[in-house]
Amino acid sequence: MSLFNKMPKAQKDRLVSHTPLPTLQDVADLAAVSTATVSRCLNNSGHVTEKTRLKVQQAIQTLGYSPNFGAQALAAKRTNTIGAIIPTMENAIFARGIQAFQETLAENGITLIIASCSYRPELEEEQIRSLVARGADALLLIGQSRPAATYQFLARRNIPYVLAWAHKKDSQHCYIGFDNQAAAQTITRQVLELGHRNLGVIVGLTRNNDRARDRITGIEHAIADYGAQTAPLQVIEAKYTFQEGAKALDQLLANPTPPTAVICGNDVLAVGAVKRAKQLGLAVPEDLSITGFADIEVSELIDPELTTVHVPHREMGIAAAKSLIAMLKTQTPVESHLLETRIVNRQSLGPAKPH
Amino acid sequence: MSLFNKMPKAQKDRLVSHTPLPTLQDVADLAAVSTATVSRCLNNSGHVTEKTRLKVQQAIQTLGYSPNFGAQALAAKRTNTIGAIIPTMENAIFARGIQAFQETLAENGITLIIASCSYRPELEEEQIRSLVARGADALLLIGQSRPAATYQFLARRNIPYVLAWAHKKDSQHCYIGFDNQAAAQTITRQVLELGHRNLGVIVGLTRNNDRARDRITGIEHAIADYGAQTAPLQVIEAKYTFQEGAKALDQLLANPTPPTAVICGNDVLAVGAVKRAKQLGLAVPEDLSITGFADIEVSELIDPELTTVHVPHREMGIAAAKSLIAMLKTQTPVESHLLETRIVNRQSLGPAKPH
DNA sequence: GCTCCGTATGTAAGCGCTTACATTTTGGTT
DNA sequence: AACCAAAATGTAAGCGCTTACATACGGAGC
Repeated sequence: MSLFNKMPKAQKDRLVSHTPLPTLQDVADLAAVSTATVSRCLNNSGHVTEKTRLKVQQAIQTLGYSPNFGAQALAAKRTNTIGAIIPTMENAIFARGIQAFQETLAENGITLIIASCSYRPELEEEQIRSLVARGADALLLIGQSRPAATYQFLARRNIPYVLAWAHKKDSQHCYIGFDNQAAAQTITRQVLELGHRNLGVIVGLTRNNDRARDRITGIEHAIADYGAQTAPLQVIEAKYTFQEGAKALDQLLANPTPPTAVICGNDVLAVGAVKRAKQLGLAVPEDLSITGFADIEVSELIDPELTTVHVPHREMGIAAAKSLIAMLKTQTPVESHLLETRIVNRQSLGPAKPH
Repeated sequence: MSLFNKMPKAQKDRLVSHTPLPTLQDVADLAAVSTATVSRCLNNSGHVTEKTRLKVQQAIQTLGYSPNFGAQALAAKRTNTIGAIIPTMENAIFARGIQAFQETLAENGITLIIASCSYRPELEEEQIRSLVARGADALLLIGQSRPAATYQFLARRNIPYVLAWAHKKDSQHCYIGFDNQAAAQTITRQVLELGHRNLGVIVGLTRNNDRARDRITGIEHAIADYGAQTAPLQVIEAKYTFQEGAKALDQLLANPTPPTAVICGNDVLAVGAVKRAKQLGLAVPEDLSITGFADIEVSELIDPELTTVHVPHREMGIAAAKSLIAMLKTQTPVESHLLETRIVNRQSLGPAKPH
């Protein structure tokens, strides 16, 4: 230990060129109270007289003090940070929900850290560990399908989490989302009722996406329930981009008996398909009906506007934030939360042509 | 201090129900080395034999150790976290650039925290303070216009930052971006060369947006330079949504001598305007030309596809990340970095109708 | 005036790391 | 075998907070 390091802080400060940041101790000194009292003011943990609080407030002001994050985290064993891992930031599917999630957290003094995993489960695993290592007190995850080891890791570390954008009854996990299967089933029934008997499906890569799988199941159930004779269901999987949606439509139309209606698992794919259909000279919905899922902004941009499943993005984000905050506060699990979807009838779905 | 707190950690552990996380000390004990050595392994700060490193590695594995974020931050005085404050996450303008920014940071072991300020300067100020309090080692900011006090705050705290999505010569700040004015000037010249003599402009709210202002200046310069007699420039400001772009077009067309070409400060506005023009029965570009700015994904979605200014989103994000990392490493300022834009000729810009 | 008791404040022990400096080990030289 | 510099490792002092517990204080009840 050098002489320098043995000096009292104040003396050191005089030797160092740039002004160091004020510490809790400095505030305490100036206000002529103990550090404990200052800390109590900062965290409004009560038991402080109004008079004292004012003195401290004053000292904080004049020094321009702000707490050291690391020290606070270390001592309090929490960071007031919540992490979210979403499959992608590149398209708008999650944007509105996450925005609302963040706003709600911010209102409660919590910072959000977002990571994206590009629909790759091993990357998600890594991101989860990384966010936890970065001090995330809790996590928002999308959907449910991930290795048991991941859930064990979270349990071991005692990290609360919610699974959003999906819902499962009687699960041990806390879901904040909607029923993908039921929603897909409903819109499919509507398509069938309009007379379509040959359906195509364009859906995201199902490999690591339980929501996409649920939607296909919903479509299949709707067809089975409806009872009418239908052509075999044609399903194409595609990555979530406009271009891939367009390509998938090409594949569907290459079939000798092409579908008269295409149900898409996602608005991005649907919008790509609509654009492609028009390029091919097909009128939507007269020649071909197309539906989406999510109701993001582009669905109203395209011409014809998309008939789609509306998802309560903001509500979901807000509910997820509230649940996580509650879990953090009470240290106990919280109930799942099922949100309603509804169909938005716009222009891209019409009756089947009589033949 | 209670008896409990006086106990050695190992003894305490036996009394506590849930297993506590292993610490550096635990790793050191298991590997039979000192904590300093373990720390050196973790931070590959050299001076460790391969043999020792292996022992430590092993111990970390078996314990499932991962460093405590707060402690690390406190002791090392850095968090390996960089903050970015962008005007909005709700549309795609910043998405691609930020994505690349994040990827580059991640490759360097740095976590990104994003906040958005909805184009509100007082909120940006608050977010800057919040991110710094949250331990951000450096910041990415968009554009330049903000109070001097903010820059002073960053200087006092010794926080490196870059200003992205803009560029200014001979500035004290580090810019990583492109020349908004020059780009707007170039596309405007092209519009003029196609014979348009009555131009309209739809641009974002300029109040707190220097990029939007620069683009208007570029347009004005192009007109002045071109020399030909033109109708007075009509400028409408609008928030960055499709709907607002559409409304702005209505305003422009309400003029007794409506423009034959509309230059938009942003693809989102442009796309909204294109959609509206079609609704009104105007052929684009035959009856009305429309150009965008940014070249985001929707510009290829809309029909006709948008002629727009391509911005090197990913390059910009990558360059910003590299600059910040360099500043953090060397503790010295870094040169600004000017990126090139180019015009993407698609379908929405055509020659002026002869009258 | 004295005792009690509830509330406000102070004291000081960590929290789990990093790192300056001290000490030991290593291996090449003489 | 003795010596020495260089490399590896160890020691321990903080980093700036929070919080359990100790203490001081002040008013009510007697």
